[in-house]
Amino acid sequence: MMSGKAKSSTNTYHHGDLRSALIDAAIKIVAKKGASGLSLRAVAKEIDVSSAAPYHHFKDKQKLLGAIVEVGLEKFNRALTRSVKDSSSPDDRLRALGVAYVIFATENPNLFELIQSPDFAGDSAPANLAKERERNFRILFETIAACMPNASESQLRTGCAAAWALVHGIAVLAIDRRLNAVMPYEDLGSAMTNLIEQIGFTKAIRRDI
Amino acid sequence: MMSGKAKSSTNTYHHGDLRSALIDAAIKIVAKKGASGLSLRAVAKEIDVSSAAPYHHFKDKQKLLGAIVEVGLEKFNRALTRSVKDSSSPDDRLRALGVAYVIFATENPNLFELIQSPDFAGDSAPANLAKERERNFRILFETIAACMPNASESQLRTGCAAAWALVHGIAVLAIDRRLNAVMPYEDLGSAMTNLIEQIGFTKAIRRDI
DNA sequence: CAGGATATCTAAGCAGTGTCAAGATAAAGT
DNA sequence: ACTTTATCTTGACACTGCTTAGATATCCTG
Repeated sequence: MMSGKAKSSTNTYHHGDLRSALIDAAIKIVAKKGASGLSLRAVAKEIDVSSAAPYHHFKDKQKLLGAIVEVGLEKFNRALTRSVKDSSSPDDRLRALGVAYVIFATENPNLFELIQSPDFAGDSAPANLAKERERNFRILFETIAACMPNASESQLRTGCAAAWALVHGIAVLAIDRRLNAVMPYEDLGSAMTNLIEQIGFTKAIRRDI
Repeated sequence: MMSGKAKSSTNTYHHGDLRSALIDAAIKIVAKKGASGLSLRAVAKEIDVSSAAPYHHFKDKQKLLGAIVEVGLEKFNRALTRSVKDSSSPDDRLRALGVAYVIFATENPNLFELIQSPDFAGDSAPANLAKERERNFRILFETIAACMPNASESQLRTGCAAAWALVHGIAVLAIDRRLNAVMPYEDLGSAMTNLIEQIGFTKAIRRDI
């Protein structure tokens, strides 16, 4: 038989590097049709392998999704890390971090929703993902800590929770254009600045210390 | 044949009040296993009708879910309306509204997630749901308006967006115990008070007017 | 009260899904 | 060269949403 597929990069065996190929194809499908629109058979067909082939690399459909979440979290992490690099003042960094969070969500809506789905973000999430998530939280924690130099650990945690909840809420609502319906805007970045100004976020945090 | 099912209330035809029975059974399944764990066939089996029966009352599985969202939104609406009844000051009302929002979400996690899912909350959502959602928004808008008596329409809208995003973010994160992981708490209500205090929400809003 | 129109339900089946067991094929190791 | 192992295919099972054709009860009109 021998399918005439072009081998993507380093060819080690039978059909090519199936595991990575599956992840790549699945990521594309998720980006286009969302996690609920992904079927293992479609992924397999895309790469021109049998429907059962994926099961030699992933125990489950859930495991494949988990792999997508993993690379998604890395991408997310890079975006957040990049965002705090160019700002000098702590407040600016916090703002930039929030904007980057929301921008990532709106630019990768399906990926973001998968990453945040209960199966991978809840307390029953796989351990390797928890580690990646911890890295993301560190960025926020340190940024907040710089904004509140005299705060206690518990105050910092509360600050993180508040900042995270606000930004996460904006992200979730912005993805489905529900925020826009309430508060019409053209540029999401400036809209967020408005929101943050209105809520007096950084000022409010500092005032309570 | 004639199944010996007990007729729930007002029996008008063949098998009982199938439409309501379907919705009721579906609501229970969604509450237990989430929207993704619901199958029309399971619903049909629960009520002891054939697998095709639901299609005479709902064109789609999506339509059944839409009906669930409708009663869910009404329930949500009642909870929110109730919450603002017992507070006198505008700030207290806003706080109570936020707490009620989050409490509803954590007490009905699967229903809340269904209600907020893009299919029913996005811009492609059915019109009847939009109406119910408008009612919910009115409650927030009037509460915010009472907090910001001198604000312009656009300022009020921004205030709504900020309050909504914060509370929605808390709700979404609290459902999966992700907030608790960052900021451990026992009572969600007092935790929210902490958060709102920290962020200086109502104060910040008023200050900007 | 008959008898046709209508609403409601069932039976059977199609296409698609996740998943598994058994076998085929190729690569790696001895 | 021969065995072991990794990789992939075939074929199947149970389940899903949904459709078409027909059965059955209710309603409405004459």
